[in-house]
Amino acid sequence: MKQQIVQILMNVVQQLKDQGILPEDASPRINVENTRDKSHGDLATNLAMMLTKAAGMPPRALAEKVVELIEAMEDRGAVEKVEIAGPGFINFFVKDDAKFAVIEQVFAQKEKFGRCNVGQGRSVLVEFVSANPTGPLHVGHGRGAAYGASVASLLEEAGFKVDKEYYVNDAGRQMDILATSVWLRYLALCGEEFDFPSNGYKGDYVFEISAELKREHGELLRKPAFEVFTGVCADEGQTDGDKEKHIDDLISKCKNLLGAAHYETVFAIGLNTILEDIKEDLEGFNVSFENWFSERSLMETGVVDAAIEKLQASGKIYEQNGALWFRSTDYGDEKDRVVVRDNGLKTYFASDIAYHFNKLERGYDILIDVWGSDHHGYVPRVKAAMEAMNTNPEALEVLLVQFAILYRGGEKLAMSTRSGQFVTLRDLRDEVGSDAARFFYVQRKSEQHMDFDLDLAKSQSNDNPVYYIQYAHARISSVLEQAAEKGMALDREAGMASLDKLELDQETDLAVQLAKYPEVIARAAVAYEPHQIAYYLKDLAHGLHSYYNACQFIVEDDTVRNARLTLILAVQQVLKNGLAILGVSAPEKM
RNA sequence: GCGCCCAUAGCUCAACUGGAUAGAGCAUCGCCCUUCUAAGGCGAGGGUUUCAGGUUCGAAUCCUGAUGGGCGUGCCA
Repeated sequence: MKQQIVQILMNVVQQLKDQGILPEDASPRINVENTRDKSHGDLATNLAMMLTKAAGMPPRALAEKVVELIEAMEDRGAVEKVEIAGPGFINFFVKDDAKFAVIEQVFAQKEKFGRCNVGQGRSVLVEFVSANPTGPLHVGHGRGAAYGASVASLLEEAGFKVDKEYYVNDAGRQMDILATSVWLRYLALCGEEFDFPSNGYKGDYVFEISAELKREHGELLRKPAFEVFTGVCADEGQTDGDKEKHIDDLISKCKNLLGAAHYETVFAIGLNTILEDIKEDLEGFNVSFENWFSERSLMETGVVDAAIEKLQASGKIYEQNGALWFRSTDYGDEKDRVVVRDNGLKTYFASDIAYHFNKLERGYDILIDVWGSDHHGYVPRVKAAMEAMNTNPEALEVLLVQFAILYRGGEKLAMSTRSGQFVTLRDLRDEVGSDAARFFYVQRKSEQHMDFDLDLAKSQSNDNPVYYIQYAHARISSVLEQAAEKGMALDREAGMASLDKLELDQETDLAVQLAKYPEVIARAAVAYEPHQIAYYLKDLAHGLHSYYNACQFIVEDDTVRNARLTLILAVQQVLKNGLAILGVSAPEKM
């Protein structure tokens, strides 16, 4: 419908040029928008105001000329009436039967209604969550998970070919700290006595992994505590203590005393147990991934070395103080960055360069990374590396998600995986349910700081707008079911034939609302803003509830009844489609 | 210090990316269930869009500055 009006206006612009009112080289962007206020008609354009300079005419005078030309047209399609208003808006009133035409589209396309092709089949890799597998996901990760998954669905609806990926940081010091923590807890279970390192992982899940380790291997991996701790730097709080040095020494001891094979056993049980837990957790959150990409695999297959060589070939690598530096300042970064440390170890940044290069080599047109906003300083250097390797940095889109600031009873909550003080995503799901949590997270636009009051989320889960939307869906099911029970089951064909019986304001409102859905998808997708879907669905649900209260659907008159039931069935379809994008279920009963 | 992000009703957030009278939900106050699910509907009150300038037909939105908050500023991952 919007497209039709754009066509009409393009036609008008051409005529204005022909008449010499507009210069030949004028090529205005034709802007047709939905009106906010019904007295302004259904659609409006600001064309006259945009062209006021080019035409050298005041906006209202130009608008009158435009309206004149439109009214002179033979075929005005769905346009019933055109009006000029305000400073020079041209308002279009659309014929009712044209408004209800959308219902047929909904049934024709079913779950595909709303899809568009702005993506044109381009392939996208959406990487998100990617939390270190050193502990369970906490509620902070939940926002990234809900947002990333919804963005991915949204892009798919918009005609992109989408894969979702979780980058598993299974290499590096944090994982060694985890392995060492598991082993130390295991030693304690075996009866060894010592103080647990202040910098170790202290969560309960570490005990559980250690217990499993003991069940599987008995005392095979046991070493005396005095042997483990001799020669180890003192911990924080002790004289000359240094918690970083303390844990690093313990890692070395752990590796030496166990030997490579046994260390790998401990390492693997920690990694695998936690990764399995994360997978299961995300599944329960209705979030799935095509790939779980291992950082170690990058190292082992030499991709990191290859990437460093590629940078070297670009001449942007230099050596200083025994380390290899990447000259990212040449690409606008604040300072140069180390890729290989003086001790020969590659930095995390090095594997990240390799990882992004690898993503492009796999043939993706667009890379989307969903990161916590605390990593924003990281963006310029990754883009710099991509540019240095002759890949287009524009191909990478980093979406930053602001931290959820957690409160419990008005108190701000500090969270740290290391200390074991955090609320897990699983706890949240258990208490408020996956649907409510998914919706809650994605309701806010991602760059908004979000206050997350846990008590509120739990105690008032009934106030979560997700139920409002689901209720609308269930209500429709219920009405249709009762109509059938009364022997007045919906006859959709008859309904389609009698849509002219729909005369209430609520009915046209709903139809107009349905017609907006594909636009909302397209707009939300290119902006990476799933919250727009959430707001749209709230509006649509409101339209339905309002309609429900305004009249009876199951009435004696066949034509009216079938028309009304047909309309709400279409609404139900769109509610379902929208909820699916947000990863929320659409229940038949509540 | 420098860089990025944010600031809208009492609270939590929208505002179709520069459009018309800035909208929802909570919370407050009125109504509406012998009628298809009241997890609902209808209505009222509540605003100098943090502040000061600027850009233009037109600004919550863009620019400059100020104030307040978050984050970053490792040869950590």
